[in-house]
Amino acid sequence: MPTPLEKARKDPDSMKARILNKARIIFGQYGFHGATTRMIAEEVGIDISTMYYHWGEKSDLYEAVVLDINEDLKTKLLEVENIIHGMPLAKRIEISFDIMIDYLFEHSEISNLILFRYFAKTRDESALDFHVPEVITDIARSMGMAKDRKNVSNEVRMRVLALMNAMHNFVSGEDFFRSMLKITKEEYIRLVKETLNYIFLPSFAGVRPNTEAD
Amino acid sequence: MPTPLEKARKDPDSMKARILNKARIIFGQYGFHGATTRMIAEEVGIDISTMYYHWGEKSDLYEAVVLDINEDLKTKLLEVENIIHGMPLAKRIEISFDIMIDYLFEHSEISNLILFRYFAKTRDESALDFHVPEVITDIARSMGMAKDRKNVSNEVRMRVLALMNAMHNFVSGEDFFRSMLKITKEEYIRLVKETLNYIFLPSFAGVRPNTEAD
DNA sequence: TTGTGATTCCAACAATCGATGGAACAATGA
DNA sequence: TCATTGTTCCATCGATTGTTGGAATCACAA
Repeated sequence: MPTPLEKARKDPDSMKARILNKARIIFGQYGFHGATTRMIAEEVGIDISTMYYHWGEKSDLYEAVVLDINEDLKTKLLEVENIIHGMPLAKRIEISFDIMIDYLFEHSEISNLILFRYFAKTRDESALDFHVPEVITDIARSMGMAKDRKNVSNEVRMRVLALMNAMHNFVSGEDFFRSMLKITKEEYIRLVKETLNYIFLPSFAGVRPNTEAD
Repeated sequence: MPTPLEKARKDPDSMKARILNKARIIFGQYGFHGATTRMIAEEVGIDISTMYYHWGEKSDLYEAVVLDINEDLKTKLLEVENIIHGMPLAKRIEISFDIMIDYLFEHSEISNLILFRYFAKTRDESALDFHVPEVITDIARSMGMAKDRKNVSNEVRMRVLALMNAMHNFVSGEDFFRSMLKITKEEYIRLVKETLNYIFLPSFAGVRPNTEAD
């Protein structure tokens, strides 16, 4: 028998899915404590009790959201891996940034939620199970930093974490950073990609990128 | 006449300062909505109304906390700048990481609070004034990426942001990342510094660092 | 000592939070 | 047709939130 999350992912028009999708955004913007059940229900256009009927407690809904975005992210990473397969390392990194940044900007709640889980505590200390390590090691292998999934050193894990975090930071901090730089969204996205290449290509691929700033 | 914040910073033993210092930690750990006035008061060991007597509304206290950590950070950056003055670029970066990472780990609420302000929204959309850009341009100049404070391109600003964020990420995400890598705090701090050097020395200073991982 | 202002705590307030019981409604098949 | 099951909403609950009034206490000058 399928879990509520599986049912929601299978039928995107169902009420379960509609609630889940709005919950992703609200939880992503305000965090677990900042988001209220009434905010989510109002966003969907339903009564709160309808939400409880489908997803139970607030923390259960939150957990479903976390699992949901993790599933999305894993799928997307697999898609990227297939695209860049066989390319030289520098090109692999460059293309990965290009695709992933576009994707994350279209689903910024993913970056928001991941950063929240990394950095924020929840009042009742529960539910801190991860699902992250696998993704990290997958990326390490895909980037040619490790032979297989098992033999990934902590040094390499840290570098991949830094890379992923850098992407999420720029996506999630868009409002803050853009109002600081006073530029359009398109220009900002271009700048994010250029910055990521500037920083990570030399260290990860030994390549100095050609930027317009130099 | 001095502001409440100035009074608190002048006398670290005063009740105002004691409340402020605990508020930094609680707000940093749980965010604005996650932290409650009762949590902070209990941490100080006083009644909530005493807190209101000294700092007024919750949002006022939060604002004082933000200004407070910004002042600390600015002071520390100035201190670092004096130390690294005159050194070659690669050495400047390396020493800056070493000092700043040690400092931030001792005051992790600074990293926590900065990240919260970058990435989280607050329910009542008020009080979002910054005080960050100055710090960014100061670092850019100190790192030799800009001639003076005025002529800092957006490209350079973004790179400095990436650098600062990377530091804050590793400090603020310690619990999460360390339980993933299963290492001690000392080993983690060492790994953070090594990773930062590995990533930023090649792109910022054109230098490939000698790491034990290669 | 007395008086005055600053400080601290107790008690309570209104508003909002997460959560639920139960009535109303809809869909389906017997 | 009716009974059953699934779904949605209204009304409300108790707990927790931010906040405040007022009494008690303290520090200290007169």
